[in-house]
Amino acid sequence: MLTSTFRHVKGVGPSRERQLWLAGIRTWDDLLASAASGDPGFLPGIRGLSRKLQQRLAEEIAADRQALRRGDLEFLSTRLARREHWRFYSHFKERAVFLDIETTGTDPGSSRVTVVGVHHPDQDPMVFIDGYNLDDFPGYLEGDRLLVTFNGSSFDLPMLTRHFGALRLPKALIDLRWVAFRAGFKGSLKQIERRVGISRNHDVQGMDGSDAVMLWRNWVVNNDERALELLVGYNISDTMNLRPLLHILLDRIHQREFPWLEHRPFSEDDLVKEAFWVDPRELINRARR
DNA sequence: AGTCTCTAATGGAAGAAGGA
DNA sequence: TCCTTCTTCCATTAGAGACT
Repeated sequence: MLTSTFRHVKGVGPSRERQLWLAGIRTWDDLLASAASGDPGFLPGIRGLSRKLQQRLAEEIAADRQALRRGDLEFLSTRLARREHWRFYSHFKERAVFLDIETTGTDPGSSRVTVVGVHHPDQDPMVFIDGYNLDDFPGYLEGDRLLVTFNGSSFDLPMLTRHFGALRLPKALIDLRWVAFRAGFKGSLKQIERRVGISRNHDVQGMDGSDAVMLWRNWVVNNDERALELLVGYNISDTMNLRPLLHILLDRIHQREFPWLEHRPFSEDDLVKEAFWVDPRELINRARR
């Protein structure tokens, strides 16, 4: 899906991209193979594609192709608009970090970050808890990561930036709210989870963000350990459900927009819908160490 | 309840192709 | 070379809605 897009090149919009596809130029490699002929007008018959633009198209796509080969996600992030960053996922799965935060409210002026949940598919999920290890969180994001959130561009990331001051966030960001929108789903994370059939552990079923605020208060004021456990369980459910949701959404977009790409991007294993669950007590113990 | 980013719609300017 | 048409870009505006 990443190597099938050309719209990030200035001068190529929806119409010219479609014409490229129809002319058999469906991937970056197709384009580079045509350009390799050396003919400056290697793409005849496409309206609005001057020789000058063809030349630039070949140059820019060649640079993108090289960046992809050497795994330069940061470079590619600057090339594609943020709403297109979901295209990175199938190439950079192993660098994906799923993230969700809890706070004391939604007003960034007065709210504080209380819990940050992260899930890197190759590692155990982790939580960073205010009062224990929250200050260690920025270190977790080191490296050229692909960050995945739900509504993170409006909420989680501005909140984290405010909390940590100079936080170096990954340039590559997938916001599932807008991926869902593209896949035909509007609504909150929980609503969309329900509609696509992703389940939740019964302990945290029916909870929402305002519960998270109350649980944190209960923990801080009354030292209620069970409240903290529930809060962490809720947070990690949100965090870990992002991965199957992303897979389902991308599969849907794939079917909608790229039916001519023969292979589907995800196997049946990637599309499982049952709830992931980690014992929150384990996560809390790790945060306390 | 505030913040943020997105979509969608709009209009003017510019680049390019193609016909006359 | 001129004119028309198509496509894209860019800036602006408005409005929606999801996060805790």
